[in-house]
Amino acid sequence: MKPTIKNIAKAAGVSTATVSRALANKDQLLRPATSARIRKIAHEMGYHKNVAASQLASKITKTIAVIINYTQTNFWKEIVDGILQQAHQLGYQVIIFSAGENDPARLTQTVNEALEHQASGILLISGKIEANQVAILSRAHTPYRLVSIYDRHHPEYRFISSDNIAIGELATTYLIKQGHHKIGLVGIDHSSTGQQRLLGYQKAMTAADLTINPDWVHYGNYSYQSGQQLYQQVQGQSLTAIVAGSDMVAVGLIKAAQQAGTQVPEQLSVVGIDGALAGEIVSPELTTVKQDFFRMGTTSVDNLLNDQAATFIPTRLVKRASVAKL
Amino acid sequence: MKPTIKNIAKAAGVSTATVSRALANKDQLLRPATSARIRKIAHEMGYHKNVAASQLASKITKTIAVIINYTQTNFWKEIVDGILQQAHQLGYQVIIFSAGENDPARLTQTVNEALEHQASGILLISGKIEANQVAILSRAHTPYRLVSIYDRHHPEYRFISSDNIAIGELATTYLIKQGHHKIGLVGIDHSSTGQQRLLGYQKAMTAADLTINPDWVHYGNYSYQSGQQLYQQVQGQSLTAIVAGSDMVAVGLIKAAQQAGTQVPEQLSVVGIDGALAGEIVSPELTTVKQDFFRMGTTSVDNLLNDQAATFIPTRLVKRASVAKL
DNA sequence: TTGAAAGCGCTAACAT
DNA sequence: ATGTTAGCGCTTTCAA
Repeated sequence: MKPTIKNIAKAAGVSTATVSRALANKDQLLRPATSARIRKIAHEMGYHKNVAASQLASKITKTIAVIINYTQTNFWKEIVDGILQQAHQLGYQVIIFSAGENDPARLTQTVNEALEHQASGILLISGKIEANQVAILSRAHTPYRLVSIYDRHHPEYRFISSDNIAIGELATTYLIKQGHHKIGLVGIDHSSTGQQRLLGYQKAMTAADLTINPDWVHYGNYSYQSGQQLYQQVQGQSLTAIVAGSDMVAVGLIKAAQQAGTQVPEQLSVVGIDGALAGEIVSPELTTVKQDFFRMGTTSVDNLLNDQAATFIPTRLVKRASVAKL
Repeated sequence: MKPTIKNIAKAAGVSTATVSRALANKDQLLRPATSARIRKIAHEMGYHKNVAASQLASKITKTIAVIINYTQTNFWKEIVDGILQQAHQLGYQVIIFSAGENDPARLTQTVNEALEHQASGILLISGKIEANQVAILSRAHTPYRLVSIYDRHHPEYRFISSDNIAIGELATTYLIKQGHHKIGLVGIDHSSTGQQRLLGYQKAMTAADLTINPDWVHYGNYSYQSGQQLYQQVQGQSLTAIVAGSDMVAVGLIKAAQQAGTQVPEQLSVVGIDGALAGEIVSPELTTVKQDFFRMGTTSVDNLLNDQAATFIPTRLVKRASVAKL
């Protein structure tokens, strides 16, 4: 049998309450000598606290539950990394639930599982979420944050996300300032993320009095493959610059362009943007991407625990200069 | 107040025992009608089981604790990925503890924390471990596995690791068969991992009746940077081939060689090997590395839960052909 | 098929 | 400074 505080109490000739105090380092409540003696005995007996019992009695669980809804791109690892680091710093444990890949029913089930653990808060890393899933979360009165999701149709959701409108605008403005007029937007999808980047793109173009040809917007899924494939469609359009929906799309575009014999840096400017759905680390030069996700992770924990308002993470541009090094 | 089985019992006009049974789906123990009615009420009341209470009462925790001892290279993410997937499949939860970077005191503390959670088993992902830490684990009678550690001085440790001797031998033999005689070994370190790869290298060279010049062995830390730096020392040695201590070292060597104007594929053959300390994903062509770690993750869970003997994961060579594409 | 009751190991008043 | 005691919410014999 594993030793319990009861065993230790008997061995030390004190009550369980005293043992509990000693092991919790409540030194102002008991004589240092007693405390030290008890801890020594506990150590000798190979005692380990039973967290379940402790949690049940105290109603405090210093743990954060993280739900991962897998996506094609593996950006979640960087976020989890950030969460782990900060959680530890704050003295919290992290319990991770995997919700499979884009499986609503399973995500719902996973949300329930997370709730059963009475965590101090829940972080849901996902690309999508359904209303009923959020409803379960908010009904349970457990603080939660949707990491990397922002749905403008549901301003009441608690979220942490990249500011995708700003990202799109920033990238486009960057190219406009370089003197470009015919700028494409390649590789975004129809999710909020993509639509907001599109919005930012449109905003920048309009602000500069440039006309937008709807054909310049090419849909994909933020992947390297998307970039490679979409280059064919871009090729005939006499664009001089492209805002790539993600850093991976940018790399895909450039590789395809190189294979087609186009000298990218001279004939076509490509700016890749990172954000919620980009994240494969492609080369040592692109590690900035990693840092942004890391920051998203740490920000999430802070925001969750302090119950602040919704947060947008500013996100960096991945400049053509870097990408072209590949 | 969050609803408890007591509340549900009252609402349903039954005892808490019945509610417990209904919610645990022990349908052979009660009338389906009762069971369904109780579950409906529980759902309406927004009930979520309290895992702590459940664990305490049943003494069963379907969770696996994973301790991450950070290293420079981020291979642990792939392992954790594998663990998450298989754990979920087996109905286990995963709780993750971060033990900082190469901090023995903190690792010891983290091991104790993991033990407090009464997990079904503990997976320790680390490059190093100290005897007293293993002692704590084995004394606690909680099944554990040291993932990616193999220390031949401690055959009693429970571990899962790459077979580093085989890896070194495999890579070297591969080059010998290509007709090379002057083969270097670059970028390994002084840990067991490195020494075993060296052993494999020596084994292969000896078996082929080739002399080994001790100067041909260059120490580093498996990183891209190591490869870049060590190229200088390799340059003057008139080697025709190199076994790189990791895939990253191989890439570093090749990049340095290119910068120095050497045509690698023609003048110098480089074989990179992956394993416990390699793991940055460098390009889409190198994703095999990822799969190996993934496999290490899933194997760990299986091995832990079924308490099998120590396991070696066979590890693939990363061929020069792939690496040279970069 | 259901209920009563004991107790898992710990914490936290309250009492001394 | 330490002990007594009543739970925390659930599971699980044992009875009915």
